[in-house]
Amino acid sequence: MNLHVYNTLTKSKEEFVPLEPGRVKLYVCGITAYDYCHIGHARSAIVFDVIYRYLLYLGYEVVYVRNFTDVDDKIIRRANEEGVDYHTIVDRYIRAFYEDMDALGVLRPSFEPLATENIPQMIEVIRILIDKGIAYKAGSDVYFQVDRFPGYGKLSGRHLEDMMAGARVEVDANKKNPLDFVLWKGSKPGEPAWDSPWGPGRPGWHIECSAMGNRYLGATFDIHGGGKDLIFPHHENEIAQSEAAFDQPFVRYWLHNGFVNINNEKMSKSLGNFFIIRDVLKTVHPEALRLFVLSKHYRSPVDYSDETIAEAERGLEKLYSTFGSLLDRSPETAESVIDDKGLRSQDPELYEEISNLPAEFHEAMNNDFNTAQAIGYLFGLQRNLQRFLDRFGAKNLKGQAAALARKGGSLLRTYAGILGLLTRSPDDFFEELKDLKLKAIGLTKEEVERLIDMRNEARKTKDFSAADQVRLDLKEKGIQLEDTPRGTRWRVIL
RNA sequence: GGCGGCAUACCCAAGUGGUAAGGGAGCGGUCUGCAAAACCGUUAUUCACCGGUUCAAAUCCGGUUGCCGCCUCCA
Repeated sequence: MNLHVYNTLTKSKEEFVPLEPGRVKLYVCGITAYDYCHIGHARSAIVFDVIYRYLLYLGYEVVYVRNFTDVDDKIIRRANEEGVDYHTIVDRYIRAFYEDMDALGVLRPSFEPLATENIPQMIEVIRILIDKGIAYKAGSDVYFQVDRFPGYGKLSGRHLEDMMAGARVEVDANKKNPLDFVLWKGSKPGEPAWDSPWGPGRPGWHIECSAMGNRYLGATFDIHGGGKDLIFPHHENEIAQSEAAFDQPFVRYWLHNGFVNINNEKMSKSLGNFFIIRDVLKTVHPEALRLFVLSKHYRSPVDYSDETIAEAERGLEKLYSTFGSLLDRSPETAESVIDDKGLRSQDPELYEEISNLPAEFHEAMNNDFNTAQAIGYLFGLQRNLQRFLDRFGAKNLKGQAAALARKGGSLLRTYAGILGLLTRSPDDFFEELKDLKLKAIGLTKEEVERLIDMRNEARKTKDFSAADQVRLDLKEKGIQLEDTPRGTRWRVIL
């Protein structure tokens, strides 16, 4: 099966066929830079990062655009609260955004335009809409007249009449219809302003995506993504603006990710129940957050809790642990002795698992990016690899056995890598994890290792009660010991 | 009020017509000085409930209940 994606516009799964063969135009709504990002932003970023990585893996050339909204009411309000220029706010939070995204291993898109660097493009779109009689000036603002665009409501499945009846729309004397939305907003004194044919002002929120998308991707994008909450009004309005202005279909496939919930309720600024990424990463490994997000289908809601994130972290440790012992115990083998028959004879079940993984992984990902299922297959391979290693006890693997293990390991890393997982060396991963957790429980590596040395001295003299006491003390502090043939290893359990 | 989504074991979770993936946790075993980790075995005749279609339904249709989201800034 080729790649199929769920399209919000048609409410069904469709085969993905880009407009131009081999080339995908991808646009994802970025952030408004007025605050730190929370894990809902992280989910969206991770989900579309994986979609981007998978499209690249499939061999597409991907032009990926993700914008920054760097002028808007919330930014201005924040700047006023702090008594600083709005640039100060924007710079601070864009920098923080990059820190968070880099920590999470989210790849940079091809283009990351700022709204304020594309004002002329926006003015041009608004001018076209006014010329066509679809937008109108009222007071110092310019509005889009929704009843002049016949398809209005097609993405969110609403009808103008229903929305009117809903009556939750704010009344504005300037608007011909309460659902009309602002394209250009006249500035009050002291607010950031740009010159325009309609007087000094700033762009409305929706117009930036239409203008910047058109600039970097042309009139029609293959994929446009964002959180489910953007479907209405943001994406509905983008469609109206772009299709009314350019007379071409705006987007072929609309993809929307589900929310992160806390106690089964949407995490949001207004409810105040949100966790910002940088706080979470003080105690949770970034790849664990990734695994957590990708363990569920991207369109479903996910409930975030200490328990669910800890489960993800344990799973990640398991993957790295197997991968690590595999690297330690399967030295490079002379190429001459490797052949498929020989490999298979080492362990037919593992050999099958290895042979099947690529097809299984593709099948899962081609089914609307079913990362949860793909991860299930990765764990299947991990278990078979670990079982194979265990058959050799503490001994290193040799010859064909080592070759088979290495083959499995490299496959595991390749496919996990498409999900942005197993991107570190196991040693680095466990070091990072230790540093993170030690900081959280307030111990240093030196203290722990000193106690472990003491215990091992006691063990040498067979003073097991003293040794066990040290182990118990450490366990109470959150340090779990593991005696291995290569010495005592330890990890922090929270 | 309008529109939409979800309900699978102790917990998380995949599965959208062919007879219940995977992870966590628990229990029994192997290994270990003892542990831990790991491995093996085990934990849903059953998929919120009631009807219907079908040779066959967790999957399709109708109804009921419960939860959630959008309609206002929101990933």
